[in-house]
Amino acid sequence: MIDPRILRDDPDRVRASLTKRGLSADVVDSSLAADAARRAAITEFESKRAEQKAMGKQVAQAQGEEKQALLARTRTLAAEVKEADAAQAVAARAWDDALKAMPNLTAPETPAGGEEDFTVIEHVGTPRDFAAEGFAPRDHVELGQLLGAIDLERGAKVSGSRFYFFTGAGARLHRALVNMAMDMAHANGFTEVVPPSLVKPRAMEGTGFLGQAADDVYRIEGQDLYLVGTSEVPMAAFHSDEILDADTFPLRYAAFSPCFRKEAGSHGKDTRGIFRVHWFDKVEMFVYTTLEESYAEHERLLAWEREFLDALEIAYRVIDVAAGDLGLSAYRKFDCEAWIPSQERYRELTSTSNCTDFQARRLDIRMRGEDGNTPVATLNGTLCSTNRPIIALLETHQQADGSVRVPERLRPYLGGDEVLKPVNA
RNA sequence: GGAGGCGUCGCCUAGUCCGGUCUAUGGCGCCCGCCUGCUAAGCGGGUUGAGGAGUGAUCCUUCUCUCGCGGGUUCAAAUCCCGCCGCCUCCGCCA
Repeated sequence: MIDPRILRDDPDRVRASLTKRGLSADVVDSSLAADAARRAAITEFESKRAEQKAMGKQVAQAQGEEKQALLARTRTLAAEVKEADAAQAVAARAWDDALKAMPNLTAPETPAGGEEDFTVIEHVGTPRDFAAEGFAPRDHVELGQLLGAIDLERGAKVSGSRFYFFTGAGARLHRALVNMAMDMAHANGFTEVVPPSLVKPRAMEGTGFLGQAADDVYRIEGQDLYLVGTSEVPMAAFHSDEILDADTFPLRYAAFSPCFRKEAGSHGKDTRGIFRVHWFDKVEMFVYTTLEESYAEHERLLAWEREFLDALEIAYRVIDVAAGDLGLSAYRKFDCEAWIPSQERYRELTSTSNCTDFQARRLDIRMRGEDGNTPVATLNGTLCSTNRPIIALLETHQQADGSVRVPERLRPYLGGDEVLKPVNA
């Protein structure tokens, strides 16, 4: 949630941010009203309660008739306290709900508007020119079949649409990418983590995935547990309810976990292959640091993402994601979009967000500092999701005969293999 | 799954049987000060967290909540009752 003080002291800033995201700014006024109501209710309750406590002391010391008289008065007071307490709880809840529904502020650099209104920051590499080379590129489905790497038919048979098996070279590639990513993260000072991929509502809610995004989240039937769509969720909740020592910052974690997404509302979109699926694996970077440092750390996360994509020798561009496409938690977001030869366009491969203190407030993660205990900043970034890099890699480095050249940095992770060769002619 | 034990302000701990004097005890650690050639020791003070109010800041003053969480009983709950969660021990089952 955003800082309530900003809402109270500078509501116009919040309104501007909401408008930039393409949302109504009416919630600002209703929230402020809820805040005023809440504070009035608290004052009411506290004065009644103070009176009750004072009289309780008199009761303890009084005797006989005097005691009976006091008891008569305290009985009615007790009822009033109970009522005031309930009213206060209701008001507090209304305020909390209003605040929790409000998205984070946005960075000045973040472009206004929706999905199409991003700013391109940089192009890296050049898309391969297959026409000049004299052959039409196969898409990853075809390549996956030739290489015996991806089994979509059996995926559908066993688990349904948007499922698949990685087999042979595909499974090896998957393992190679994850290992390379983890080695890079380790070399860059990250602590490796394998988090649980089932979490309680608090973790989902705290990371901002139970609002509008709830439709995309799998819930375990009969239990209060959710399957995570990214290890950002368990990693943000990792330090929930803790007061951290700022001397240990930045806390950098690289977490490997499966990711589950219902992909509700994307029927008919990206139905071919393993581009948009209900499950994939991912190595996610997650950082806790100070608000002041978060902006520079965000750039560092982007640099590490780029280092990984560079190792795959694929062409990509970096975009500054527009406000309407930030999601609830992000203040600023960079996506790296790789060139997918079969689609002849750039598609999102990695994404890094600075969530500032938005998630930390929801999850009660603070740091001890000069100005008391203040919320920390959280950031996340994809180091390596498994599917889309495999798509980009197979399609980019394919050769006319259907074999695929392995980028040099990846070779040590594939037993030194320089080429993946077709097994199904 | 069954039985039992435990959960107190960073850590340890007193208090719970028998409700009010708990504004939660003491120790360790930490912070500030005094003392001292220096260090240690010693002495004094401070040290849970959150949310309100008081001339909208810091400070200060004051109040409320916080003894795993949520209810209940009562004028009054760390203390009594119920439910839940977590940890530990034992039994059963099982990768």
